Amino acid sequence: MPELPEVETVVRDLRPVLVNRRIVAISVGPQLLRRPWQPEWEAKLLGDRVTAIRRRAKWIIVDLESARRLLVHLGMTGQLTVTSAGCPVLAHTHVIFDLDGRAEQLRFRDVRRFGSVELIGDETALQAFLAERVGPEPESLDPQGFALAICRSERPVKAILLDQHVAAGVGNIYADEALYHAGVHPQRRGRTLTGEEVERLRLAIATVIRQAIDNRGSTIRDYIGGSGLRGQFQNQFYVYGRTDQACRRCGSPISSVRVGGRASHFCPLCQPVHPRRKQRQRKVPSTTRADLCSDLSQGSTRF
DNA sequence: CCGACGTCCTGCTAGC
DNA sequence: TGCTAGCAGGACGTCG
Repeated sequence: MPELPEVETVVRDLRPVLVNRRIVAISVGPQLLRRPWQPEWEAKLLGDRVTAIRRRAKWIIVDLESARRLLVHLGMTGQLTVTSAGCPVLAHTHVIFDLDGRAEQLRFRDVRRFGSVELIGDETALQAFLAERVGPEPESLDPQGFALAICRSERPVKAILLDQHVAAGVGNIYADEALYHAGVHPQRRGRTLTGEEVERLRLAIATVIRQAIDNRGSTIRDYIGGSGLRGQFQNQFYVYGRTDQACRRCGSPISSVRVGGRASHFCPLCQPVHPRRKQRQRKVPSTTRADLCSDLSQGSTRF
């Protein structure tokens, strides 16, 4: 399941083999993707040349010479690869772009079809599209803004982390891992976190994401990079998918619960529901609470 | 406005 | 052995 690190890996893999290539033919399968392919896109794309490829949150942006942008989301099981045209086309391959020069194709494959491939008119339209869907990147979270998003919310902190407006690109795996390293239980309500915990969480998110990128992301089932390679970060999970296995720090068995409809993995000892000194949670106006949260102290994460 | 929950989709697996 | 129910979850719509 591609989250930010996996998408970043795909983009890095594709950059050397996709930039400067021209689209010379397109074929689209009959099955509908989340955002259905519009027939008029084909004529617009033919002959266009890729000038750059980049990432924003979990979205892949392919910049074209025409100023149009090809926008790709991998959903759960999406794969975007540059493949030799001679390679057999695997089942669930929905879009194939023939590239000029060497006989290669950019292929979009997605078993569960939660992903999408679409054409956006220009950079302005792209930015408008993204602005209403994603907030700041995890590596550049503003401490104040992040603290406010957490401390003003009544939701479980795990659900807040999955909100793309709060920390764009974080998904179920890295939310669980970050909460573990910050020592925060996934079911804690946002407004019950101390300023120190919020800051630990912010740092943990950035660190987990960075380490996952360094390891080419995590391959659980379907994920592969742009060159077909698997990720390696799954070997370094502390909690995700480790239910009943021993916590790497304290040895107690990892638990799992459902939070906001998603499986959440945590260590009951390292991430207590009620942290050591269970401080009184008085109902206070949100502005006052926000002031408390903005009083941040530097906390250490557990790496 | 906010939060909770249902929906989409397919393949794999646990359990009877 | 064969069948089925349940699970995986990112984004988005709907409902209270």
